Amino acid sequence: MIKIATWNVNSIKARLPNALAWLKEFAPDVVLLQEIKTVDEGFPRMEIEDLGYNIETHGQKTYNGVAILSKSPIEDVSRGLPGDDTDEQARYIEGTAFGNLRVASVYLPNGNPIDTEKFPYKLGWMDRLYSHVQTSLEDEESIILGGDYNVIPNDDDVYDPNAVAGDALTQPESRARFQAIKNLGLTDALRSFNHAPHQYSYWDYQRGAWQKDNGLLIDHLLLTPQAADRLTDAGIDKDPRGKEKASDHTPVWCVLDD
DNA sequence: ATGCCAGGTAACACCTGA
Repeated sequence: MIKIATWNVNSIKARLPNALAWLKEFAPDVVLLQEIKTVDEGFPRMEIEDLGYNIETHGQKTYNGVAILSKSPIEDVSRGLPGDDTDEQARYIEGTAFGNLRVASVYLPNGNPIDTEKFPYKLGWMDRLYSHVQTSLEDEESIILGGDYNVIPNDDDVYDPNAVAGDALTQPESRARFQAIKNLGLTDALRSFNHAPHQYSYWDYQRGAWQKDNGLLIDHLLLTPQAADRLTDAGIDKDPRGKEKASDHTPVWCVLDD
């Protein structure tokens, strides 16, 4: 049994006490982190290695940054999404864990405001992710692409669709690309077990969003057919969001057979 | 229409986030 989780920590340094407590309690085997907000040298390696994790990072100063933690060695690590050598933003890392499980940590661009260059950057990034998934599927491996996709797939994945109507997270162009990636043959782990509306992975720090359960579902675990065949459970661990000094995101997890 | 929080950086204000 392998427990895999994705978590946008909103700075690994600011989140270190919370992250260490969660790693001890939840005991995931593999963790895909986003928004570590540090260069590789600044990642608090020792504290997390002391809990039995191997670590691979793709960091950046101030913004973005992704990482993989695994209780197994991490092999064949690749940093950055193929297709644009000029892209400086650290939003993608993949590697192999437990010998036969390929995992990727994805921090898809937010894209707001939609009338700026940020939105076409998001859409272009999604097109590159589509191409990379298309290529990766040819290998017929177990692959999990987990992360903050910055896409609200459906209107019942948000507390109030009207509140996010003009948002890059809900635009038809964003949703169509997310659906197209899934249509390549990927399975949404959470939705294999939970079809209820209003299941959230993110609550804004502002306006009492957590207390009012005004959330969004934007963190997703997508599995290739070979990984989906091994899938036995999935869910959202809301506990970390309720702690002091919480990230605005909470972990989404799934379990695979060995 | 804007700021409301939070984090980082650098400076005691501004940018980004979703």
